[in-house]
Amino acid sequence: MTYTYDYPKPSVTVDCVVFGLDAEHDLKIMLIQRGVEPFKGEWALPGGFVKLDESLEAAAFRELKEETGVEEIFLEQLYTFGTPDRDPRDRVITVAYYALINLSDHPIHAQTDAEDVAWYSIQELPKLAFDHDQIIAAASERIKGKLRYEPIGFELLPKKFTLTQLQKLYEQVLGMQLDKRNFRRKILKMDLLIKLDEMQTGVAHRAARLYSFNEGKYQELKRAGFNFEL
Amino acid sequence: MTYTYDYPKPSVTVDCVVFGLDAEHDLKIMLIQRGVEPFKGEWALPGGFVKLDESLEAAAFRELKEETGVEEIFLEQLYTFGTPDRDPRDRVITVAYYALINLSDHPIHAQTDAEDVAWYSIQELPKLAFDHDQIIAAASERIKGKLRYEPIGFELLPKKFTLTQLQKLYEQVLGMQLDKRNFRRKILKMDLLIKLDEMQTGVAHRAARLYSFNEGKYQELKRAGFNFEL
DNA sequence: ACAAAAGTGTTTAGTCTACACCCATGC
DNA sequence: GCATGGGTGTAGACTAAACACTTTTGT
Repeated sequence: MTYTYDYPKPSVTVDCVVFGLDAEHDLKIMLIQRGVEPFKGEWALPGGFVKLDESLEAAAFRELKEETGVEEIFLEQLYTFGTPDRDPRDRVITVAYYALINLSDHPIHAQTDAEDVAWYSIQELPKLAFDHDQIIAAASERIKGKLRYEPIGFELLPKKFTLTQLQKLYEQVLGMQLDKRNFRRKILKMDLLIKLDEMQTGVAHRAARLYSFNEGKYQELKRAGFNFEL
Repeated sequence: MTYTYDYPKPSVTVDCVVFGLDAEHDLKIMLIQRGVEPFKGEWALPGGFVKLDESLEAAAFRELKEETGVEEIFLEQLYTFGTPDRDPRDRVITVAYYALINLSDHPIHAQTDAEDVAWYSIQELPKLAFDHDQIIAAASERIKGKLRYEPIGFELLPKKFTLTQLQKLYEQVLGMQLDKRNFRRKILKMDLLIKLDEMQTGVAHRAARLYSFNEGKYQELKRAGFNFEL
């Protein structure tokens, strides 16, 4: 007995809130200008319909790659939005994901002529299609809460970074100033950073030491019951 | 121009992981025995198809009421499960919710003859339909993580409770022993409990003082930047 | 030599942890 | 009177917060 359920079905899409840090340590979100109706010409999150034979996460990765060329980035499910009237034409449920990317390693560009890709500061978002403003608000809350308890901030930085870059990132996302000495002492005491034999170059002042995140050691400590907290 | 999107569509369901504390301070999950195919006769989470004109949360509340008679309980979205083969017959995406309930205030009973409702301890679950074991695992993780940082534990207790009941709940969910004096000092210092002029009755030892949770004050403190943490 | 950011310790207040005994009640 | 859980304080270890100057480098 194989049949398909005969209930009327909603459409299901995935949408991605992609965060990136620009050169001035500003947290930005990637938006695309829609080339098709509805909301043609307005800004929206990258996303699209889930195919019947792909997982939700696979759909999110696929859409990101198709629309922005981005691959191999940190991606996690955020929340599922399903108010009946969130799409003007049809019942559409969207499973939202959020992604973290470091801009220096991932150049972004529109993949189709009909769409444009741009980075917008969270404080200065344009008018958005659908309920994408709500999705972005939820994603901002999530990243803010998560940054304290999981080492996800490193996803936003280049592989080699300075302690000041890391601190600026935390200050930016958490929206508060942090004490330099206390911040350094705390993060270094966790012993999750690898002190590299390499310095910053091309700066007009004393060059800072570069560090990288020890992902393997973190996984090991986590299994042993360690909790990252900053 | 009104048309509906013409992609092939998955089915969308909601499933609910309902947690309750029994009289022995054991954390249990409510399961129903399926009366229909697929997995007829096996145990599963209460849930069902989302109607086209209702929100996801409304669907979860409706299914809970229809299948178990439960109303007005704490309910929050958990995660959306969408592996292509999680339902043997059709592509079904399920938006999972978790709920917290206090058993003394909410008697539970099957609403249809074809289905049976029962409470199972998390440690002794029966074989489950679909991927409901994974959904339950995710819900257990969530509640464990959330209990520390949000006052959701009170949803599992009667409105009036003793400090020992509260402590036992935390010990049960977190899976660790807590020190009685430290626990009491910490929770009382937050000043979120109302000390009632009422004592426990019907116990064969010194009666404990009853307390209730001050929800209004919590909301107020939260707005002012206070973070619950235990 | 100066501008700009890197790097580095100490003191103080507050919080967390471990720990043991008397109290009230019902049987 | 005894069994059962209720209720209470303190000392020592640790953690968090506040705070300012010297060093290095490029221009």
